[in-house]
Amino acid sequence: MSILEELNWRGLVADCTDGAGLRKRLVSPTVVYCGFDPTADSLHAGNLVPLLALRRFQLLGHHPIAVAGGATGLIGDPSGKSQERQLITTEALEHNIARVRIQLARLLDFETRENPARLVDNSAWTQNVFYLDFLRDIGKHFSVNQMVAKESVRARMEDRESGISYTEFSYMLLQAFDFMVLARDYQCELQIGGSDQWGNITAGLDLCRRKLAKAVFGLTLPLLTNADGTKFGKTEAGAVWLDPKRTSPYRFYQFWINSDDRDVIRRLKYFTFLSSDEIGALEKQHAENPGARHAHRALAKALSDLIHGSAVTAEAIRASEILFGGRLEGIAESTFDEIVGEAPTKEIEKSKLDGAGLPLVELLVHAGLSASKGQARKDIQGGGVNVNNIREASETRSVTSNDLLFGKHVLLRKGKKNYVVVTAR
RNA sequence: GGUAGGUUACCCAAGUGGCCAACGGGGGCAGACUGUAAAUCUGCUGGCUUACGCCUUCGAUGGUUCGAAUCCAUCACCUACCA
Repeated sequence: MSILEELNWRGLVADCTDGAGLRKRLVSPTVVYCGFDPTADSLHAGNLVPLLALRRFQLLGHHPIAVAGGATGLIGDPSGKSQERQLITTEALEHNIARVRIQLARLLDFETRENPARLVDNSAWTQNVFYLDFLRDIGKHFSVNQMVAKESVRARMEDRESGISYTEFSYMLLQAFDFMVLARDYQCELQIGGSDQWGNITAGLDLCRRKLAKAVFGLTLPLLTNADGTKFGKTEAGAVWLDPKRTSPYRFYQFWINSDDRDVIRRLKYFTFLSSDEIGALEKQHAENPGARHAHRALAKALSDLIHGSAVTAEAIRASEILFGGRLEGIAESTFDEIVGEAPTKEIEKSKLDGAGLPLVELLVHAGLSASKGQARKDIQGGGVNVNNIREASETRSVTSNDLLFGKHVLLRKGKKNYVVVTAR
């Protein structure tokens, strides 16, 4: 199967330039690139679509290049942003790139002999460029009229409150410059990115044609949306990160398990490497018995395996089974220990639970499950609070050392999904 | 620069002297039903308090009044029309 067929059946092609020409070109191995802006020290779920697309290219024999935006990250892409960005420091940027590099290495194969992935930092070819040279060599090929017409720029220019700085306005030129350098020095012929990157990608196409007289291609991937209209990759706790320090493997697993029914098949196509047959089978199972959620489980396991490895995934699955499995009575300490550290954990001084103990409302606030003591009382009155998986109806209840499981832990739950293990020390 | 209107809780928005911690909608949280869904229904949604109640909040500051989101003054910001 060709890469285009692969991307097409997965629904991963939003748009591409010169479809016929691209199809012809992709018959033989091609160098393809995608940029990642290191705005944080970890990638998040939203970055996965283009990143996994690179991997798909690699699996089918093409040469992927991941570009860490050391230079462009200093500027900030206005695409999809309604407000001017805060500039980040050079030191923070370098730290971010180093961290992101490690994550990239897990998903792309840098070792294979045939078509190893490469990671390059665009500051390598940008930092020594003089401003006047850049204006003369690159800037001359751009028409401000066209740049202004670009959706992301126009939206910001029309918004009198935020506006757009010259800095961000120039972003497009830098990304076009990247493509040109990669086309010239790395024989790169294709750039992929989210559909919000269309303008930036085509700008690079134009520059390559004018500077190098070289025809290159662009392909955009659909921006992911949720069936309920919310933004993909966000939870109440914020973005879903790949870094286990930011998003625990348990939460990561839960994020995918909680996919909306209407989204789950699409997500399987977008995010997993399961074959068309396998996904078809899951789709059939899902249609026949959605309650069993085979598709959700397959999705969550596949992603967790990919990002965190199968050993860690097994723990996350086990923790999920325990937490959502009902009563804790008779549970073995070793089993319970599996969820400690998986679910969010808070510590408390053991002495506070001596004697009369600590009011449950205070413990709820301490654990971060309720915003205030008043709110905690309302949560209890509403029947939403469980202690050690048993519903607690009394708002005057205190938690004492008698409530400790194995002399150490108290399992608090608010609602169906919000767990915190409080550990006494 | 002139004129008119506006600024209320997470967002939108009602309230034009006491009945206002402030109608309604959205969002959020929780409950029922379920499958850790969706849809639907119910409750909650400033803080402290077991509770009575107390405290803080309607752009900012000051004033009038027994009493101010509401009236007055000044300032800041926004919107529309005119220049």
